[in-house]
Amino acid sequence: MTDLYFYNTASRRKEQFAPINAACVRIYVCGPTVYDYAHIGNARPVIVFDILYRLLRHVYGAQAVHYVRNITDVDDKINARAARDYPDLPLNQAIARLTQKTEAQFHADVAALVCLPPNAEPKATDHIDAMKRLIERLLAKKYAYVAANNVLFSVSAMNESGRQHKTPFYGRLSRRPQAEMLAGARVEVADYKRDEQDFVLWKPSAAGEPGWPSPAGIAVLGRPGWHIECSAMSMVELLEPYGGGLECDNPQQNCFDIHGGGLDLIFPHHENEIAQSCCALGAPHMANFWLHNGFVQVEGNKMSKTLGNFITIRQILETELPEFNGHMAVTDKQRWAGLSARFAMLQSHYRQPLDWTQTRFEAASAELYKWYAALQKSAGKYGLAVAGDDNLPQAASMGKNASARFKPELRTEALPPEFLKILADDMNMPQAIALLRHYYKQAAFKNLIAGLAFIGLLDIEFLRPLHALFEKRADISNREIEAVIKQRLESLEKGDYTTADRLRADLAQHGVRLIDSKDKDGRRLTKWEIG
RNA sequence: GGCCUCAUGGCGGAAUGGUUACGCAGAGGACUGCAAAUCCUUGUAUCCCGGUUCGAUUCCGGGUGAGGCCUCCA
Repeated sequence: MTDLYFYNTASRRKEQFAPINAACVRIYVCGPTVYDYAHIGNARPVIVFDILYRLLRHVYGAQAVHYVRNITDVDDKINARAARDYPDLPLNQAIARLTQKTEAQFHADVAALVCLPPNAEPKATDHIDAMKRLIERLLAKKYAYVAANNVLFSVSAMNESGRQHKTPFYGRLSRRPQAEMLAGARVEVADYKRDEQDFVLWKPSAAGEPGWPSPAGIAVLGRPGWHIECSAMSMVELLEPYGGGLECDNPQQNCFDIHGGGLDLIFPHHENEIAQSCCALGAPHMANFWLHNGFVQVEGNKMSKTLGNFITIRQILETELPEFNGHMAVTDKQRWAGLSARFAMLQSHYRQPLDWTQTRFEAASAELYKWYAALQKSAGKYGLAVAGDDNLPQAASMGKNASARFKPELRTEALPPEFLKILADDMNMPQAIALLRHYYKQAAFKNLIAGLAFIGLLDIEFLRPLHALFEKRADISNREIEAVIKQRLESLEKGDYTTADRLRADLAQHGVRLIDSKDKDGRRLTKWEIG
């Protein structure tokens, strides 16, 4: 079994990974709040943790990994957007319309980025009961209190308990000393809070806002605070099915393996999740490993509403990449853009900041195209490989979509151990890509194919021979092309370069590019391709 | 104000207590009737100042610069 090492935010160092139970490796990643198109900042964790998912599946087996990514569909931003976009609908209907639409768009976007669907995608609105169960337990254990129809988490109660019983203190993950940071912070502290650090578990809903019967005997309808959602959904998806949960009296069982998300979630979101989960469940840890991806910038600037420089995944998929202007025989441009964007994203280590630029995007596309062109030429010889994971969705679609002329031989190719070792070391994707470049250079196509398949960058649609692709959409048949080439060769024999060049130009009009070379006897050999 | 990251050539981006991978761009070349494509070769870099060390880009301290969080955020 391959040893895996990950940088653990909880300890601020790289640690060897050991699952609690190798038969069910459990991951939770904070997913999107569905109120608008996902942007490239949202795309990064999805891609990064998709790589982690694939890696874990490879090491522990596809059936042994349980990856949960939630969808937050209760949120004040959602309410505001819904009211704006659907002013004529009752708010609850408007919200449903908005979240359904946004969720479908999100799924289409991340699928285009070749991300595998998680094992479960729980929605906040489906887990209100679990949130209320957690809240009631926190109240019962005096970790929470009711004030002005809110339920608030008491940080001081958590810390008091920590002093007495050696249970976790607040601030352990983010390493924030308690008092100091409040001095300069721009927080307006609600007067009903006992302590300025306390945060909301449940808040009352105004008339027309989405609301559910409140816990703790609060008479008005209410809705959950943001942080409690993830505590509840991770409990339902990753603890209760495995013998943990509120009724479990073995605190050790109330812990899962990996919790992921963006760097900005460390505080307060993940800190508060830990507070809620550990206090309610009596667990020393919520998750053993905390992994956080770095931020995305755009052309050197932070993405912000004021700069108006948010780039959505949608926009990226609709980008006209230069390769299409004559060199790329691709029928599905969005599919290619998605692959290229994924590749561009993976060029940086997941913990490093990433500056998204058009240059980076185009360079990634060009390099990927170069590899594909090489693989196309040798595809018949090597067939295709899907490394170590027959359950990948692509594997199924490959066979179905393969053209009649090019029948890929789907065989499981061993992933080069050196490639796996690099990824096993805190997912060092830039170095792994450097190794793929080495494979390309050495014409080690089996390894290149295996590596690309592993990181989700092998797409059979683009590996079918160019001739086969062309036939389907050409306004000139292969036979006609071959005839013109023959004519041109005859002209060249006679030294009639004028005619030869005209014939070449004629074919170029049809999008056919000629490539001259020589055979082993030194005679001119002309091949053609689209472009 | 507090806390946390990061700093490598023109750009992107690894690694390392001892000649700084790799990709793109640039330069030169091979091939070619000319192209196209391909291949080969190649220049250029570890923010500054101290310390530890035979030796620091790497470890430690300080400085400078950039970014993030403390308010919704991926």
